Amino acid sequence: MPDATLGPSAFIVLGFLNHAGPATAYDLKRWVDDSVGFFWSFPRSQLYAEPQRLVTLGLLAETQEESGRRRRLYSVTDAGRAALADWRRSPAGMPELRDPGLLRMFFTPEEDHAALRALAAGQLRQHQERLATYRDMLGGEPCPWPERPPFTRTLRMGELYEQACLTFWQEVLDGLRPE
Amino acid sequence: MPDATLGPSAFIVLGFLNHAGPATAYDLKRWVDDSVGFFWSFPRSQLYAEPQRLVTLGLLAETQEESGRRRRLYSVTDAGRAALADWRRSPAGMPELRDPGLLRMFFTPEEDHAALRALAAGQLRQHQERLATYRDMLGGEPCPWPERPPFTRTLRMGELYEQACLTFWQEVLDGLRPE
DNA sequence: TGGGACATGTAAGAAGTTACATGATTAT
DNA sequence: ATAATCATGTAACTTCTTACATGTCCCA
Repeated sequence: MPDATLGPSAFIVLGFLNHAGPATAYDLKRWVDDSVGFFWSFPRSQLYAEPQRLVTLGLLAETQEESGRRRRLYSVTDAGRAALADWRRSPAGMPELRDPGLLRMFFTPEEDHAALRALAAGQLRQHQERLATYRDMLGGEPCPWPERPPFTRTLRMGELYEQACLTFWQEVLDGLRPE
Repeated sequence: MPDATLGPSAFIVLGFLNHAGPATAYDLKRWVDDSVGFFWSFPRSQLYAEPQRLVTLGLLAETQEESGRRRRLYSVTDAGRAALADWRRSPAGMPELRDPGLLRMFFTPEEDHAALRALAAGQLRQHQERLATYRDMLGGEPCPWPERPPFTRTLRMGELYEQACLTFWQEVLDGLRPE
């Protein structure tokens, strides 16, 4: 039974290995860190735990080196590929904003203009940086995963999101000016 | 020691009680469900656990009814208000997109136009609904928390975000058309 | 040949998810 | 008066955060 208890982390592992072939947990980390990690983080402590779990579920196969570091190499089984395909066809839920800056603003009294100004200024700066990063990646040298065009697409969503954030915090700041 | 281990959930509890005065965990739930919950969910299982934790930290005071339901009423202590104020001044990190639809797209082969079309269409529909909800709340009757203008602000961010999502998924769909 | 960076892994505790369970209120 | 719903709470399990710990490689 392929079990319904597979979370997003499971599919990041499956998706990566399906794309990259046999690899170690650390390979996964490096790959995640500068691709999917920009919009969906993969916790360190799951790096080794999640592949193990998938092995027990029969979705991954594992071989361990005899010499040296005795690293564990994982690869996707047929069952794993099937689970991945099923997941891709399953309905996707809605994201949650979960913006720490927004949360602080929510609990800041409307009349505390100094606090709001500081918050908005800080958020503007960070979002500008992030947007610049995305644009470098979009415009710069051919990305490290030329065979992975969907990443360019997700970058586009990142760009749109950062623009929305800049618009928002700028509006907040502008609404404060007269004060 | 007020402990550095306070997460966002803690500040939602503190912020609510600081605003609303003594209240029960269930009051918290109702309030969260149609305000801050739109961009930062508060898990059911934390509803009763988190206030308890804050009591042991001295940030909340608790009184329990003698009769009937023996409900627990919480209120913020001076230490609690201080912790809240500190948090509001602390630097806010960046949000993570964490969009399940984006994640599926990332792991869908570029050439599988049928899958991409289905995904984009579904996401468009959901984001349209959400946007309509926000606009009702913005334009409709004066919101249930007239004393809480920041909520109108966070709604504005929600509106901008949903618009960005609609733009994005529409672009995805348009890029597929010729196929 | 030794110091830093890279690579690999574990563990404890916090937070989140899901399902269950039951006492009050309300409506019909 | 009784079914539905609201209100209140617990328990089991999964995931995440954070910190620690160590081994291996590179290169000056």
